[in-house]
Amino acid sequence: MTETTTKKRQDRFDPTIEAHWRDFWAREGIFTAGRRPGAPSRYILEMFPYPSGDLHVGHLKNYVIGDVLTRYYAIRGYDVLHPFGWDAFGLPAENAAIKAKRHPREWTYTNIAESKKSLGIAGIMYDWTREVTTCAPDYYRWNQWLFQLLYKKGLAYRAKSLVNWDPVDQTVLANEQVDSAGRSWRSGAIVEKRELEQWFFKITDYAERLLNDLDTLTEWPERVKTMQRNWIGKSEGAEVHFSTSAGDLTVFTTRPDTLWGATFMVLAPEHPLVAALTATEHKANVTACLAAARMKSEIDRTSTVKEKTGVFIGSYATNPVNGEQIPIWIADYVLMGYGTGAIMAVPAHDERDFAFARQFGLEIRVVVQPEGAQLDGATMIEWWTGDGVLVNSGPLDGIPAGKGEGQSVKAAIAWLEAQGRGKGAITYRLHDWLISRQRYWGTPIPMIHRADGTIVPVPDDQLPVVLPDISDFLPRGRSPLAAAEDWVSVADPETGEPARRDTDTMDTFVCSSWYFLRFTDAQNDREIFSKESSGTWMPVDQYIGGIEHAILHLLYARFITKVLYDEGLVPADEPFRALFTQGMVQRRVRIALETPAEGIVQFPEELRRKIELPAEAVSIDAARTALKPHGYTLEQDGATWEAVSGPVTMSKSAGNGVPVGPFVRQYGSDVARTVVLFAAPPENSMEWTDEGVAGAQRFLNRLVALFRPDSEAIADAGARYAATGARLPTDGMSPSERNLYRRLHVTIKKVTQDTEAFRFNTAIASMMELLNDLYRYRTDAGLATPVFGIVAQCYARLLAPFTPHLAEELYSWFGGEGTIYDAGWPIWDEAALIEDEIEVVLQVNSRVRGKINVPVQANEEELRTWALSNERVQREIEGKQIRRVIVVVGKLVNIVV
RNA sequence: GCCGGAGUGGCGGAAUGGCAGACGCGUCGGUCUCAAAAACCGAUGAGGGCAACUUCAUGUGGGUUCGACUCCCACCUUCGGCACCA
Repeated sequence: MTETTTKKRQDRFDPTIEAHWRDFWAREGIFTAGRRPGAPSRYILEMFPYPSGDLHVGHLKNYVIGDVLTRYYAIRGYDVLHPFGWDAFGLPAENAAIKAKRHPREWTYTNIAESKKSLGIAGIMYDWTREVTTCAPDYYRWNQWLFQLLYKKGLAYRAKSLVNWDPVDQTVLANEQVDSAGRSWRSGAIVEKRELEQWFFKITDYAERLLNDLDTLTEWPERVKTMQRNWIGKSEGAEVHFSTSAGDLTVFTTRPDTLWGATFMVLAPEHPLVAALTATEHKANVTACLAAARMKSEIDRTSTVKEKTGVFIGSYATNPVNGEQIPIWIADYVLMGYGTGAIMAVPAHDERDFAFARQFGLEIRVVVQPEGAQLDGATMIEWWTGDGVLVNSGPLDGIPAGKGEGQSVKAAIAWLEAQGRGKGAITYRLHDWLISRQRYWGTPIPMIHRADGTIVPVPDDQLPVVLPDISDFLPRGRSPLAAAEDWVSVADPETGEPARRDTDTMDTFVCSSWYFLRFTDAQNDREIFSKESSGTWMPVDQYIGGIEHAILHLLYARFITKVLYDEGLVPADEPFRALFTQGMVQRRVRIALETPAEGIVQFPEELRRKIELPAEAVSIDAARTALKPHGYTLEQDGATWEAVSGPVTMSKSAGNGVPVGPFVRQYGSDVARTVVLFAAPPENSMEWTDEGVAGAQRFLNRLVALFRPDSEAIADAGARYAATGARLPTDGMSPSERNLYRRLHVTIKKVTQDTEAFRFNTAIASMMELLNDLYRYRTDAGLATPVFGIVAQCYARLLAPFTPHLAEELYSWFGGEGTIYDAGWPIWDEAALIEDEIEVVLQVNSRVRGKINVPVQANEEELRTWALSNERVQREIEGKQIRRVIVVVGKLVNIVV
């Protein structure tokens, strides 16, 4: 190697240093929890992934954020728990394995090994002694234990009901896993409704607590809390019983006070009393309507919002308040899944009932009259809502409408309760959690079906029920486990008679609803985790993940934590004290176009498939026009033309992922981390670009180029740093030294505060500013000085959360021993932030008309005098009358004329 | 339709009542080089002026204030969530 290349290498950030430090951290156990017994603790956790194999830099963002916090708290002297695991069971893993034509187990473990390697070379440090893998028997054994705990507590039950069936994935799904368009969250297929007997977790028992405790989660994004509130969907009102020929018909209403205005009733088509209440002469109509409703998908049922369909079924119900006979209809705007599946219709005071009544010519009776107006149903054009007083309502006449004390709703409930025709009631939109899955790759449900039809738990000493290793695991509408006859046949644990195992597996979200608890005691083979361990670490201090889990995972995890809290196993009844939802990493997709001739391009097959484009070769202009509506632009790169998309989320399917391995080898993980952290605030999505990479690289190169040549001199300052922290006596410093010293403390403060507030982009920006100052200072001062030495020592420490490899490298150059994470975080000195002289802005009529430098202690009177005697200001105010002078000490003087 | 967030240079973004555009990218000019790259130095919101300087400018319109990106009201756009929930 020649001298020049050696020198060049020295002056640049060298990614080959990284491996050494990663080995060092792992060997020394720097990020193993419990390293600092007695120190304050922090539990930092990123949502664990399902093992997809090769990681790209987009996956990294989530982990980098957790790693930054882990290292920040480590260097501050905390005992940090930062564990990792694999959400290895479930549909995503199983479907991918099927597609790859491999056994899910083999596929999963291969991917885990690959992903783990990527995380390793990215320098994300975890306490791997606590790694959990949900598809391992030593994990799902406790998943089965948890199921049985819920069963014992009456929170797991088996019931026959109308459930969501995914025809593509061939399994049932929980409500949370079906989107508003009626599609599976995973397969995207329109779900069908099937009547099946399935296992449920009784999450509705916890609805009130899940709702109320959201208020205690002050460090959760408001957005996520709102989504959970909407999902739980609490409504307060009353149940009212109407009598019919087939017995009592109960409805739920939030407005029992409008009962006197109920002029008909509507049942959901699936309502159990429909058959009994259908009069013979209406049977044909009703059957047709039911058939039509069943044919409609969820989308159809919700897309025709305004247009109501329904039929009269030939029966009447008695309105309990006045004995009136009101007709009973069925219509699919009434949903079986909410309330009681039946409503009393009050067309004058409900928009939907109004539309229905207008369509079918039913009576509209006004029972709430606004002051000064005369509403009547016949002429009411717009459905009306608002305040008023009750009319035509017997004992409630004259009472003001409203939910408060002394208002109509409370009065109506009191009346119903006194008459025995109803009571106050609360309804939630949240339903019990359907956890059975007719799929292979999951935790077997640890229950046994006895010959007499009863169901008993597998005795604890027979857990785990190990997932059998079968080769024919493809989904086929019932669990593939049912075909494993040897496994299914089992002796009744009490009588020894032949019995059969439950052949369904559990929803993978059960696995992920408590993994953060297992991390506190991952190797415990006697219990799910010890009380002491969960007591040490829970709740998770900072949870980091994507917004896509706002309802699913986060709601389930809160539920299970509350159940375990009630059991006395966990000290906290909320699992995640603070939640951070990070934005996506995006990148443009670049597709090279074929150029059969000069000025002519042809779209390649992959692009034509994605968007409708002509197959034949076209001119550059025509290509540009064709691409534009699809969000692509045409760019020239040398001789080749490329179609370039807008930024889209990095993914395997979009083909725009930057693989971690090759990138880190070429540039270093510190560069990747800087790109991700600096480009945008972490909650925003960010675009990964070559220019961004170059910028990050430039920053690290400049650091190395500045510090490396002076590292010996800086090392001398190390002893001083150790003795005094970041502080130096400022007496005798030159102005430029004093200024640099002040800038150091400004930076320490900013980086500290920004890091704690997740403003990593501005933290890094302030370090860049300090670096620019250092370059300027070096030009001024020429050589290494005690101030420069202290700044460099602190700088290495400030880098430790963000670019850890370089930070350790600098630390060792600067004479540091052991790890920088034991070296302490710099503490800023408020006194050092104060400038001797500050610039004060002079304004005339709020417009900047000059600036003066004044001593920082200058008082109001002095500032006023200086401002008014300023030449520039005098010119401006000449001949004008001064009306007012506003002086803001340390900032500005504004003269109003 | 309802609820919530956001709107700032060519771009990502800073600034939460006091000099709008920190930091970075890009672009332009320069130094070095046979040349290029890299690196370094300088410029860079728009308009006007030879210049000192000046006008306009944070989605739109209004308001509060000596002073508004920042606070208040209305609207527009956009992103996200919910959506026949009785």
